[in-house]
Amino acid sequence: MLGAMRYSNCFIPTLRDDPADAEVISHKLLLRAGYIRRVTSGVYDYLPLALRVLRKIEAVIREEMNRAGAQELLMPMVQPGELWEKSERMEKYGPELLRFKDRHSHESCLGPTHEEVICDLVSRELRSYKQLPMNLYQVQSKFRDEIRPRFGLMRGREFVMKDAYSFHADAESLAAEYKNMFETYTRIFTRFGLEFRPVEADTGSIGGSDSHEFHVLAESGEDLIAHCSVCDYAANVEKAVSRRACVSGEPAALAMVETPAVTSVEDVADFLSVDIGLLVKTLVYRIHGGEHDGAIVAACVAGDDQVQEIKLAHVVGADSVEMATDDDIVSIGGVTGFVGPQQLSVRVLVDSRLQGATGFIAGANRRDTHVTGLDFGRDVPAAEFADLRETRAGDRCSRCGNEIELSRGIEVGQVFALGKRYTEPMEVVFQNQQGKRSVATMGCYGIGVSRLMAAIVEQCNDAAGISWPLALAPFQIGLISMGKSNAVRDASEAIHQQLLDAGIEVLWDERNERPGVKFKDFELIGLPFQIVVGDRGLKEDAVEIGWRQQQRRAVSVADAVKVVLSEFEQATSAETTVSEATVSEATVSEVTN
RNA sequence: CGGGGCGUAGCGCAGCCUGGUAGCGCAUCUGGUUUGGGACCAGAGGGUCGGGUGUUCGAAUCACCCCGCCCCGACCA
Repeated sequence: MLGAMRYSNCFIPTLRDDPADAEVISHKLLLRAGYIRRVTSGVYDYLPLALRVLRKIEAVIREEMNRAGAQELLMPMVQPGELWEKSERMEKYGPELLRFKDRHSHESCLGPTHEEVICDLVSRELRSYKQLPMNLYQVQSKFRDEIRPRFGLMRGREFVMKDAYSFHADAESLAAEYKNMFETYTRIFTRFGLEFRPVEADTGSIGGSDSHEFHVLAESGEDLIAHCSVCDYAANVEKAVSRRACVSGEPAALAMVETPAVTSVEDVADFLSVDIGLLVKTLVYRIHGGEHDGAIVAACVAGDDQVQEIKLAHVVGADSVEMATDDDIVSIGGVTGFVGPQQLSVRVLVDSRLQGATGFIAGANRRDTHVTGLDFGRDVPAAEFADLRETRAGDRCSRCGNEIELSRGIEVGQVFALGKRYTEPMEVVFQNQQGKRSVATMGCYGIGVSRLMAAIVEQCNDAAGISWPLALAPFQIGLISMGKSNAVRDASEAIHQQLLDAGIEVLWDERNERPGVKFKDFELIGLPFQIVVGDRGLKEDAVEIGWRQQQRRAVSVADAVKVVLSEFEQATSAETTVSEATVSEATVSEVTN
């Protein structure tokens, strides 16, 4: 009975209209085509069609992870608070970690990720370097209490993730596994036929040293990625480094200028009739976490740039930064609306693009006043220069000097070289070759499985609905019976059986519906191939076959299944050839740089 | 957390401004006619109008509170 399904017995609640509360295409289509239903904010039911696709995605991931030498296990969703205390993340992780007490008042949480649990497990069993390296992974539900779940499966609170954790005796071994996982991910996303890009990434709350994200390119993506138009450089804008020449002002003496009620850089530039790039934006932040938790700092960038807060946080050794309040600004000697870098009683970080800049305009820290002729070297001797600005389109690549472009991406995977961030506090130790106690070094590697399903829909759809790749479709074939004649029923039944015997997944639409309804439904749910059985064709002893949204052609009833199988074979072998070639090419160029 | 929008039948919506006891399309059910691209006719079922409090003779409609959903923002002084 493999794949045997009659439409009239299937739970496929399709909708004629787009649901009003869905915004992005994948959310709309997955709802309309009967794949998902919302249970509560950011939490969804996966209906039978969705589960079939999810299982196929997982199968590819498992296959590639296993091939890469990782072993699957399964860890719990509920985790004890002590582990998070031990890793020092109980406080740090913040409100995204859903905490609760069980009936014995035991502090617990729902796992947003599993570094703690896996480290706890491995620390208990690891004794010798001979057990290393090892890579353990699972496919499991995660819960993160997101500020704003949105876009359906794209940013849910509960979601399916493949997470892998590797343990090593030394940094070289970790580097090798990192590369191995990078290649594995490239292979996986290539097999899905996705247009994607690996990019350098910030390590975020997970911590560690080195990280790449894998982004599926899509307009609806929540991330911005910067990439060079010529070389391989690509990075999340949270991390991207690029160059742009600084607009240069004439060196001049420092002077005050009246700017009554003119505060924003745009307005000041207009008011003074100067290029916005000649202004200095001074932003005041309060920093959170790290050595200077709670301190206030000022950050300056050119008027046409934006402060990249994640970069700023790194520069000041904080976990995050937050815009200061008006009171904070006053307390450090600033005047809201007219803050400038001079005479502030806090650290002043200045974007390196402004190093050596002269003739700039900045707030004067005095009401309705700006200064002109600012020269950082001369007038702000305490300034500390660092890369603080966010890369924008048209910047120059810091590697090759060519133009930087920006794209939107959906982050579907990330690999981290964690080092000893977790193994140290969690005491994952072993005896090394010299018989000495040694702390293991660690990597972790995630793929958002449910998000990946949404990302695939974002790339694989048209006006009629979803257009699944053959390898991921919930059923490969939609078998449509037209009319109620015995001839149609018998021929359909026979073909249905032959397909099942051949191991093909087929959804047989034997409903008493008009043809238009059936075609629309199949196109909406996205089955890649159709076989149409009708009286018209049977008169000539023929049925029609064809790929979704393409012209169908007539083939004899007797040959139908054979012809379909050979079409599938061709399609599959074409895909594989492409994927092998692309994998090796992408791998070499990306990891080595 | 801030701003905006929304909440009326399974889905999409109207009605609300100007208070008088709920309607349209699709879907569903019954009967009939249809059957190669979301059929037609006739009939039927289905709604505590998100919840509460208040105003009023009377509330989907007005007021207040709460809940939920969606979008934007949570930064550019």
